[in-house]
Amino acid sequence: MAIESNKTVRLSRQRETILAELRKVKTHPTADEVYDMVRRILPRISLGTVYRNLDFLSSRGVVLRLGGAGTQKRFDGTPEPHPHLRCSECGRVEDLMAPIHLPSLAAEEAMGYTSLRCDVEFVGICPMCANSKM
Amino acid sequence: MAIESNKTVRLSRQRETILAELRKVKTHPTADEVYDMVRRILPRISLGTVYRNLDFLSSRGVVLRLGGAGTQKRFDGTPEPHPHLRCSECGRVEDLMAPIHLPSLAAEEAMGYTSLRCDVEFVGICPMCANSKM
DNA sequence: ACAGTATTAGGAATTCTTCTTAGTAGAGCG
DNA sequence: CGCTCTACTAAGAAGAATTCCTAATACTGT
Repeated sequence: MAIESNKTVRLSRQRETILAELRKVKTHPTADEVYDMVRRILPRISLGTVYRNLDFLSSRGVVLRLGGAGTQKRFDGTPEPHPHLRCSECGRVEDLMAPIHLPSLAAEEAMGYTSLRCDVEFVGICPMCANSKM
Repeated sequence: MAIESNKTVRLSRQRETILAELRKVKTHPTADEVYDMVRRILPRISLGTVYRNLDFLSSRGVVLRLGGAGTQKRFDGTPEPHPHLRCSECGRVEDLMAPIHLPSLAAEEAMGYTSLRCDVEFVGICPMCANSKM
């Protein structure tokens, strides 16, 4: 999957609307919630288009896809909070060795949430993926 | 979905092995990677059992399920790093209003990862889910 | 040993996401 | 203005990940 930087990028009505609608809300919608939002403006848009554009936009860093690449969930045998490193390309997750000060939250800042723990994840491109891109 | 605290919990051979294997590794395996690991010890285990037990164990806080509840990805129109609140029950994500100091990472601590950004997520139970549990 | 029930295997069903194909539409150029 | 090139789209099929269902199994307490 090489980088093709000489491709013309087109801001289609669909792509523009998806981005605008996503920026309008303060929630963090799933793909099909975005689909519903956009469909009120462009009733003929397809779900595939929404997925493709969310992909496109997040790969450019214009929007954020929470939870990183890959559709599978990952599990950690150590339940104590500790920082992770996640590759945005291949989805791999490993423990971060550097000592990091975990932020904490006072009860009155928690907006009503209970049993809070803090997950810190550094998201980037792992050495293997960085190599295979050249 | 009420809390039934008088249920006997049974530590079956399957559940025990899943936990032991998960604790053995420093990677953060997906459910089917756990399935592969455990199958070398209990060849007749089923994938459904692995899923059910990973669910069970993470709901008890014995292991960690990264990326929270819900299988759908969520999108954020604001690409600048900012802390989130995620409900481990319903999967909802919202912006945290309290100002938090985001940890940062020196290049030599990044274990070869590049283009790093930092995601901070506080995971807990949102007010709505806390209510519906009573 | 017996009853009651938590747990399992196996596979079907569901849910979410990606892919395929044929067609559409915008940009550059004569 | 018409032509060409190609990014993009709609529609639905295909694929992948996860959950659900059912009958059978195996602990646990009595």
